[in-house]
Amino acid sequence: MPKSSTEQQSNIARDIETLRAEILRHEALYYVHDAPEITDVEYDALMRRLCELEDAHPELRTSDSPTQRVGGQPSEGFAEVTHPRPMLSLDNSYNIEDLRAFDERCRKLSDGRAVSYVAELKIDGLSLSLHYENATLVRGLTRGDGRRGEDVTANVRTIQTIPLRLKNDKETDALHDIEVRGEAYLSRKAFERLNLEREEKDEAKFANPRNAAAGSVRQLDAKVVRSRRLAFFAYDVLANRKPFATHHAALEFLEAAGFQVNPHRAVCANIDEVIAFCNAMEAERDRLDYEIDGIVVKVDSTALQEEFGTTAKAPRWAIAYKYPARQATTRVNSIVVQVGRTGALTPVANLEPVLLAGTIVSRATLHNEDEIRRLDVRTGDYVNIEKSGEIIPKVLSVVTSRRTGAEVEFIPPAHCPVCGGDISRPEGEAVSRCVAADCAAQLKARLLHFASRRAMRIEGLGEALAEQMTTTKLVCDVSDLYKLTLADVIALERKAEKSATNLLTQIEASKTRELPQLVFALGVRHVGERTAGILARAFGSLTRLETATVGQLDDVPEIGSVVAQSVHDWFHDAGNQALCQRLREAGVQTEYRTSSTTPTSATFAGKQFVLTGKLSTLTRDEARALIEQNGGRVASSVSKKTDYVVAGEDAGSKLDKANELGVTVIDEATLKGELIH
DNA sequence: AGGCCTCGAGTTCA
DNA sequence: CTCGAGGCCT
Repeated sequence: MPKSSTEQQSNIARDIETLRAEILRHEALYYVHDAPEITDVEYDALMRRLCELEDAHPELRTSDSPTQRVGGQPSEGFAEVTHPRPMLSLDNSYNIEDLRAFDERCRKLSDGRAVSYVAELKIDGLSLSLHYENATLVRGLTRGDGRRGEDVTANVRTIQTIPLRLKNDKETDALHDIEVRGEAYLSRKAFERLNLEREEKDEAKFANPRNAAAGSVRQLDAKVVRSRRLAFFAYDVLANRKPFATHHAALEFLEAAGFQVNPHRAVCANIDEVIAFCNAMEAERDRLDYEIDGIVVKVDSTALQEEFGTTAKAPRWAIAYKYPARQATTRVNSIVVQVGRTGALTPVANLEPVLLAGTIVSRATLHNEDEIRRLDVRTGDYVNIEKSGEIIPKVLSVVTSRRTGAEVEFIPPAHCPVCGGDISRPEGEAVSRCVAADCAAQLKARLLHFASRRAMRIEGLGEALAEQMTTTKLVCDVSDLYKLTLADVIALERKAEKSATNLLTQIEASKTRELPQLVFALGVRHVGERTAGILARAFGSLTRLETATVGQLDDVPEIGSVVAQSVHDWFHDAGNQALCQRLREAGVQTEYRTSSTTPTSATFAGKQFVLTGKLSTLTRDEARALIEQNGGRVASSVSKKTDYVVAGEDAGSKLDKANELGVTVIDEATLKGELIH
């Protein structure tokens, strides 16, 4: 039944009222409490929606609607002051091409004259404008909307790194009316301490240092501001006449005046030097004690700056090069439980897709039940996520202030979510495991592990195929792979004769893998690549491993009681014994042969290597083989025992560790060079 | 028993 | 890459 028009009308009226209330609430949160719950973009969207509704239904528009007001209401207690010179924003660039385009424009504007630049860090804080008269600080303003800002002088005075009186006042005598611009920020340390304190007091934590800094500057109580330990980097000085020929001279003036000017800056003769600086600082980024979101590039010559002028929004002589965001906030759409190859149950958050450091992230592991409890993350929550190690997304915290009450707590499953089997969590262990022997999820994961590159190396057997093989019961344990016929494989989805034949060839080829790879492929708990090698060498064949006693296993160096028991138990399971028998019958190589990793030279005898970063001429496996062939050993992490760290492009924390411990760092060329001598 | 030093296991996206 | 835990040395 169609709704009557009056009914529709009243629905719209209700929508409009809800929207207005919502917008007013967010304005209060933003302006009065300094604790916004939504982003500016989300706020704008709400406002736009309201405008649309009011435009469509002018009769419902009221004079007190938020749309009828220009700007928000100012926070009580701070006077609004018009900036003597508007604080413009900067044009943004997100890639190298944008930077080159900026350079092109600058050189065109300067009629082909050479343009040099100053590159500085873009500190992630909030911009302030400080007014000095007779070398004395008289006023501090926030940026506000760029035209008008809030007078936060009392708070600015509490910032230790802002001089109340300029040191080089002799020089400044000639320059009355000096305006210094810069960024107030919180160091990571100060931010962490602040959040710790807030947590103890049961107050909502700040999501990041920038919000904390912004909130602090706009605190009404200057005593509180002082306790927050804000800091300030100056980046520009303005006066009625241009006293400096170059921007870098202006920065030096600021330093002499007693300001902190960020030391990471460079005068660049051309755009290539700017790009090199951007790249160098991106690598340095995590080691800084404050957050930066990019690099600011300015034309150095103040004469050229004046010539270029500004657009309504931003100067034409500067640009911000923004690094991809490494933290983001998004919603947890659901929490699901994955079953791994060992039966480990891992909760994973399905996230509202969000762009983070160049990739779209839609999932993040929550590790285990304890982690979920620690974070108190619930379905529907907004969470802060970060990419640790540039790759793997991690949930940092829940934005508790955005809770609506509709969030659903995660209930740990009582049974395996895939097979419905029993689960157990032994005392003292962090993860629960599905104990069913025939769990489809486990079988699929075991199959993938068996086929993986470091194990039996069956190329072409990926996720999708493993899924199909297990759900169709075509493969019930890994030995079934060797019974597959061409007809079986063709019957699978998206498998024509050609690719089916390829797969069978791969499976056939896997029969001749070495014993260490086979032992690793079996997926025995606690037996990884290295331990598999030790076991294969010590026992010499699959059969002898099967009949080994716990004592015999324990006697092997580097095999302790936990591993010995685990190996013994695995090989004494009737199903696993039958599996080994079937593998042998299928013709899989189960004897230990002279290892291909037996060294043929002793150049690196007794030397331990660690590989890090992207190697250019060798793959990691090749580098490992090269080192092992020459009697060296490759370890996974850097320690005092490490002799050499082979560092490639974009080396990360391992390189830092090496420098810290004074370990010799070499590159690929040196590694290969050593072999010639 | 305590403290390294390793290894194992799980993890994301293109 | 990171965390947790096994193995070995002191």
